[in-house]
Amino acid sequence: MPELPEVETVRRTLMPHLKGRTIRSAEFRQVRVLRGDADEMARRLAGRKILSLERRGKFIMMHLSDSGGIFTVHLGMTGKLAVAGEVGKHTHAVLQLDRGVLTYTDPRMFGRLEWSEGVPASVAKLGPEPLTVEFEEFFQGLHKRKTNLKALLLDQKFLGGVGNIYADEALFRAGIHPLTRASSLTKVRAQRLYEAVREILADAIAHRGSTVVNYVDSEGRRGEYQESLKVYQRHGEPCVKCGRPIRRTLVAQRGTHFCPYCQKRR
DNA sequence: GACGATGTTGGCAC
DNA sequence: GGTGCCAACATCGT
Repeated sequence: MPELPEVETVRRTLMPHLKGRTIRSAEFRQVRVLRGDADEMARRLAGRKILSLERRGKFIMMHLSDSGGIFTVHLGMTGKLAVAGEVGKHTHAVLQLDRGVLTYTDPRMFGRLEWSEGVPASVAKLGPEPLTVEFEEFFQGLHKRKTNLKALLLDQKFLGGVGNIYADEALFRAGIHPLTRASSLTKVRAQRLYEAVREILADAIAHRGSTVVNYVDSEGRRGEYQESLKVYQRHGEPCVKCGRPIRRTLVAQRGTHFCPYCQKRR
């Protein structure tokens, strides 16, 4: 479910509950979501204090005390970190803290939990953060790619954190067709896309992310940005700019929503 | 009940 | 190496 704004909201809501807490014990009930050995991970976590929470792309990294390494979580499509501590059928990890409980629940099990000594490879290979990358670097990354813009925005090696919702929203905001070949974008239009991505993500964070189906933050609260979505899952509805119907197609095997009139192919 | 869609990404084929 | 397709899985709507 979660893209950068949702993951950032989870990180922010988790912070006051986890920072400075000591992990008393960790129990892993489903090895499928683990990268690495369950017993070893439990040993690595037990007794460590959580120093800080950092987000990179769609990953959350927990930095542990006493050179205890990093515990990294990726929520996949349906992963949920919760501080209420409800344990259900799809709860795959339970961390007992000195105050409270942290659970990881994930019905589809596309998420991953991982312990590593330093920054894990999964995070190291991510492209730059969309909210801090300079335009020049963005443009360089764009310029050499032959693929279409929708696929490129979804490529985590290009930018870390953009997913299906915000790729569609950013392309609409920039007025650019999703199938536009990345390398063909002029500098002016690339600048427009660069700004659109950043504005959309910042705005979505300010609204605590989008709840399209069932995303909630670590305190169980829904996002509000779904109210502001202009194209995502609005196919058939009128475009907010021109009134013509939003269309849905398949690009890079993902549902892709756009306005054929406001986002003409060039 | 079957079918297709869902916010992700890794692995495989070309 | 870049690019594109499919599978991993459960759930929900048609």
